[in-house]
Amino acid sequence: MSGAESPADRRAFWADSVADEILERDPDEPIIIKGGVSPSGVPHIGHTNEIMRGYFVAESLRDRGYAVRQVFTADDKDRLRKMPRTLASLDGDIVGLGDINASALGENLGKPLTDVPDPFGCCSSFGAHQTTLLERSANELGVPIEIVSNTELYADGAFEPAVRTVLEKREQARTVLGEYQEKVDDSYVPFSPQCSNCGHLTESVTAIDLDAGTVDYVCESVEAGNQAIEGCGHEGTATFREGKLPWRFEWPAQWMVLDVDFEPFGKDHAEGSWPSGKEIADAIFEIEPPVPMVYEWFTYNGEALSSSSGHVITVETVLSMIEREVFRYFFTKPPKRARDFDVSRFDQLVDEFDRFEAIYFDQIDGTDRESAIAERAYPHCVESADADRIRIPYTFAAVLGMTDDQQLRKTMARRSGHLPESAPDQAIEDALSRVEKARTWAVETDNEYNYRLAETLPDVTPTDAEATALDSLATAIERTELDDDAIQEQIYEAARSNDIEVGQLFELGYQLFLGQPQGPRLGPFLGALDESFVVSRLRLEA
RNA sequence: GGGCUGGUAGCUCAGUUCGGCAGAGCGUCUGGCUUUUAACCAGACGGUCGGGGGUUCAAGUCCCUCCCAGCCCGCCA
Repeated sequence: MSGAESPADRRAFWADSVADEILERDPDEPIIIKGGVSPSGVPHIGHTNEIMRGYFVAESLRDRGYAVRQVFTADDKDRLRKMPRTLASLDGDIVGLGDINASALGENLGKPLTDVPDPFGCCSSFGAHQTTLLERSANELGVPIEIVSNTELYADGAFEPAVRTVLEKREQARTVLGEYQEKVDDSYVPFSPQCSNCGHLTESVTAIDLDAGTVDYVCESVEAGNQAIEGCGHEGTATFREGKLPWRFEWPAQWMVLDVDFEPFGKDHAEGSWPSGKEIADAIFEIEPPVPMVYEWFTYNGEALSSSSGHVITVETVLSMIEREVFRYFFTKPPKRARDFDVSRFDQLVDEFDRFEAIYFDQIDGTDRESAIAERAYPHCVESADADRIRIPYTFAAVLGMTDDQQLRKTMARRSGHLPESAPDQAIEDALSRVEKARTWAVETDNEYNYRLAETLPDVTPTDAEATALDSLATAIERTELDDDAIQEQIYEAARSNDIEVGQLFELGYQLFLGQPQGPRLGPFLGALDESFVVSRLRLEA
């Protein structure tokens, strides 16, 4: 450790600074780090912020020997208030309303998500379906979070003291919230009972009985967004477990019940929920609010993520194109910067990660700052730090995807110098696992790396001189055992002796084998292919 | 309309806490490797730090103002 302990010093890795801030409060163990979302739309990579930001802070604390629990609230008691336009099946497929039992949703607007049937028919409720998706995302990221269902916190009584407190102090609650929300008036009651007849969350409380622990209500229509959700008119009585706190109170109630020490949240909360939540925690619940951290949202391919418009990408889709450690690396970047998650530039992201990794292992030199960040953040991106790991450059991995022949991929990688001869089988297999992802990326984005080994003879019409050059190359390859450099040399030789521009012959070669004017270094490429195939292709025979 | 966050090289971003030489990687260009080809080496180019004003010996950093993007100030989270 090099004198970086002074409080005035800023930590290189943001998560360490946040961890410092948490520790200044001398928290009880286990330290609780929370995230949470309302599981109503397609879970997408925006939600991944909630998981990964907390994760890196948790790991920073664990590094220092503290016990940490990372919990994640599924705010599944929330009312379903409008029809989502897109949903995701448990397989991760994004579907429209036409592909599912949409009426399961449409007929149940106004009910808590956990009381809405699953339109896919696979889970116990729509809320459960959505929460399952979140859980899968976290599993795919390899982040151990404990998902807590809000519905269950109400049902098992955990929230009961919070509800009681808020109702006891409802005068004060109105005053506090009224500073932040204009709509709060004398009739405002900070609790929405659930109608025992129709299951809707209502807002018309007619009486509160703190001794009995109940409220009376009339199930009236409720404004939700632009539309009104019809009430059934039922008059009934609900316990403190049979209903829901408004979000502005529910959030601080979660802090109290779960004893939260730290919570990251998006900038949408920064101006509304956080200031009011902080004050509610202090004045109503009389607890210390968690250490906050606002993160800037990122865009996806240059536009805001939006479940409703379908502009989303799931964790699963991301991980079909890049490795988990690369995706995790993305979240090691400072949280407050606006940044774009640009799929078309995954090659750049992966290259950046490879550099980050190489800096960690002192295989290349980075700036002092880069080294300091890699030192702290890299171990939390990978399963285990392995200096012998081999990384095939991402774009070259995409190039290897031109063939589905595993053996050929390996040969090409080896002959191009990306796989050391001495590498153990497991290391080779790990390195080649990138090929499938890079291939998926190339196909998905249909970019310059998306090409296939031409199975049949492409439509090329070489001049006589070019045909002669190709033939002489074929002959040279056929006659003697040529290594890669020798083949490369032969291409130049064939061009020179037939008076052809070198570049022209290279282009012809790429056209012949790839149907494109460019490709990987041609000598090692041809050397890796089956010799008789290469020879007959060069002679335009197959 | 009021408030908050973000805006740094062609691209992706560090650097802003607490003022002290404008930075990295990639890309581009040039040169080298007997040889343009998803390889390598060396070097160069690249900037109104969103614009303008102010404070200061000194401003990407602090203050004021304006522009752009997103968000909050209704509901919901």
